[in-house]
Amino acid sequence: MLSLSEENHLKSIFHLSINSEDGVSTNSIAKNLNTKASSVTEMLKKLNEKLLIVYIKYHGAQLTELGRKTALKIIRKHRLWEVFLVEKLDFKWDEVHEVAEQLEHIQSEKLTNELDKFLNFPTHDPHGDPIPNPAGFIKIIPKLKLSDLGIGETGKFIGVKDSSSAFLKYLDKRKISLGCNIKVLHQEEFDQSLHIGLDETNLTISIKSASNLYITKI
Amino acid sequence: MLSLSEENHLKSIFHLSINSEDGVSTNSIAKNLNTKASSVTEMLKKLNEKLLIVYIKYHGAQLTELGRKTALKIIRKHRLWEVFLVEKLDFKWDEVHEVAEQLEHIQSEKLTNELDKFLNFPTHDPHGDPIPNPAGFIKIIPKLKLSDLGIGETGKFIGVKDSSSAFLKYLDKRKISLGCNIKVLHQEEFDQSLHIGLDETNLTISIKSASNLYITKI
DNA sequence: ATTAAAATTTAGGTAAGCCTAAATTATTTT
DNA sequence: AAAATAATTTAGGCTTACCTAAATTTTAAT
Repeated sequence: MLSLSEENHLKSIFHLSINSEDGVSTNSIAKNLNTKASSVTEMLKKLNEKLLIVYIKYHGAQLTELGRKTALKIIRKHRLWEVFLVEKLDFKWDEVHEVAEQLEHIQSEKLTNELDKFLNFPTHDPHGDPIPNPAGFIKIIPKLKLSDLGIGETGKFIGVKDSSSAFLKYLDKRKISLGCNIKVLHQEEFDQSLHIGLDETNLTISIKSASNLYITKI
Repeated sequence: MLSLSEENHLKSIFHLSINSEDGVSTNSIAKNLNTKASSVTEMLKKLNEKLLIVYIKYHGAQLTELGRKTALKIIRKHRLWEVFLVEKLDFKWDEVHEVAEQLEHIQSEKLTNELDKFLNFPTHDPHGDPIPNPAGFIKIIPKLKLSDLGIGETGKFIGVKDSSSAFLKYLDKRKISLGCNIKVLHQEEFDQSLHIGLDETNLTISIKSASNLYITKI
């Protein structure tokens, strides 16, 4: 059984691994977890002992297969709880994270799997991230952004990259909500902003916003 | 914000207070929490500092009004989660406790209140214990046992006193389930065992079992 | 009312997880 | 390639929440 801190470090390493081929640096983990580098070093030694990561002094950490599975099981719980909060308890996107951070540490396989069943085996969380299966398996599909679509193409809005509360509120105001279909109608030459069609309405969004929206092609 | 250990001590003192007019003893708390008396002493000092209990050396602890409310808010969460586990996730009576012990420490008023709403504001948990309101208010009604009923009276089964897994399984086997109506038909002279009517069937249970069943008169 | 027994507290120690400051190693600059 | 800078680790402390063993206080027994 892992401690809360151990679990958080594993999760952090997992997330930071996505954008880096080799080891995750001590500093980046410290920044991510709002702690100090020296504390992270200690933890890396311990996780290395437990065969969850490979840690080489001065050269960062990499998850072992065991560590990866373990991280993904925690992430599975996090994402299932997010679905629960949004779908069953009327939480908004920008309210779920803090609570899910707590709920993800509850230890009970039965709970997790029953929750999964209760939610009807969702495949994605409210931010569009895929939910690992009970064994910690996940198919990582590089996410398409709205800004990757060509003129005339349509995408289904499945998640956001920057999930800052400000951005989520921006989406709410514009009635851009998870699951809706967005068609790229036209792109402005001078600032790359996109004219998009959404249900019955058309609107314009900046290229910056467009590259914050994850979609799947339709 | 209280630590997990502080919360557990408060809860323990609350539960132990029910059967004792004056202070709760250090030893009883230690036994209840599976820890040592010396550890409890330390904690009592701290909770006293925080105005959650009144602790007098060598004379045990009593909850203050603040401590009582705090304990009841934790108990509220525990019981709501139990309802959730049984009603929504198909947990059995004897499976909920361990998980609810973890879930009760999640900090989010919004979560608790939304869960309450989602469950349709239940008044009792699956063991028949009342659920405190958001402010930590509870009406304590001394529980009636089946063995308290007279011949010919009927009660609605709302909970168990000893919730050991063995007893819960005993009930399952006999199809005595929460919410069912039980009529006392006759009492044997020689061993006080009760003949009871339950739906369409009659059966006999020992006086010991009968005094383990909480009911409300109908 | 002593004494014996039980309960409780104090003293001193341990492990986890954090910290700061100093030392060491890696990386970048010149 | 040496020097300067940045990243990382080590050393040494702190707090929380445990523990055991010894000392103290309360309670029960004689």
